[in-house]
Amino acid sequence: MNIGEVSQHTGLPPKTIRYYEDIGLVKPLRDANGYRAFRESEMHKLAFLGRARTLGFSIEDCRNLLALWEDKNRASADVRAIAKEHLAQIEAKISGLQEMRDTLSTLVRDCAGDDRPDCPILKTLGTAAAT
Amino acid sequence: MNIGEVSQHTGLPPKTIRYYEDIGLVKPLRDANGYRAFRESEMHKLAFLGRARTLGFSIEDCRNLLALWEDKNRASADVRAIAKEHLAQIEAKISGLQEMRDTLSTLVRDCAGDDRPDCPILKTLGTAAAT
DNA sequence: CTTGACCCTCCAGCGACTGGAAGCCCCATA
DNA sequence: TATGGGGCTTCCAGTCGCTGGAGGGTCAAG
Repeated sequence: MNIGEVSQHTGLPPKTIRYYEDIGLVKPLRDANGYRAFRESEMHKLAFLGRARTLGFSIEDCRNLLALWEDKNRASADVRAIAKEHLAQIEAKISGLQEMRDTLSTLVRDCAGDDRPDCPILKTLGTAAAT
Repeated sequence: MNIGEVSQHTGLPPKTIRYYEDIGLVKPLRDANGYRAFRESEMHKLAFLGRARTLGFSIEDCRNLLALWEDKNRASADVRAIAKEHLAQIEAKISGLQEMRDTLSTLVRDCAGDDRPDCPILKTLGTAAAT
């Protein structure tokens, strides 16, 4: 399978697939002409990576998850630990963003948004703690 | 005012302040010895930047907001437009993360997390669309 | 034989810093 | 006057996960 086909099946751009090879996540064979030749197993790995990435796992997490995936004797606890840690980070990120959103939406609501220069958004940024 | 003092007042690390000078957000004077000499106005700008950044505005947004802040004749509509756009992006980011969180927390919940290799997290990543 | 779609490598850049090296400068203390 | 410690300077490189582009080889169809 050439990179294009793999790209279509996995939804990952060719550039990304090449990058994943660069950093050692997949190791496709090569045809005589130098083209990458992906086996089924390679493609499944890439699909796995794609899904793990959509769930926001870092590349290093992905590398570990992939290793666990390949290891038929792994303990599910190991996987769960990674996922839990990641979940906690996502939750932290969400609440940070929610704080931003709350402050911002108050400011946007209170701003007339007309031709006059008076603006609570700038006023807040200029003087108060924007929390 | 030296960079250290400004750093203390604004909460921004010296490195960041130097970086902001590099990209033209502030233009401190220089003492004879080469040290940066910040005026009050510079420090206020930096404080403004710090607050705008905590609200998640990009550097380019900050540059624009700063210009509007300095322009006493600006229309509040211009500021509001930037903030609204940013707010929309934050909301998009939040809902993306919430989707991740929902999927992940289901998976984490369903995973025994013991010594056995059976793991719904890996099962999902390996086969299904992780949505 | 040419066209156009593929594929290859290598280098650079994104955003917003951050770390570290190498080297001044300034002040206090011995 | 020497020394030590902190603060300041510049410059370069690295972070993360790609992405764009240049410059070129390969392949199948018409």
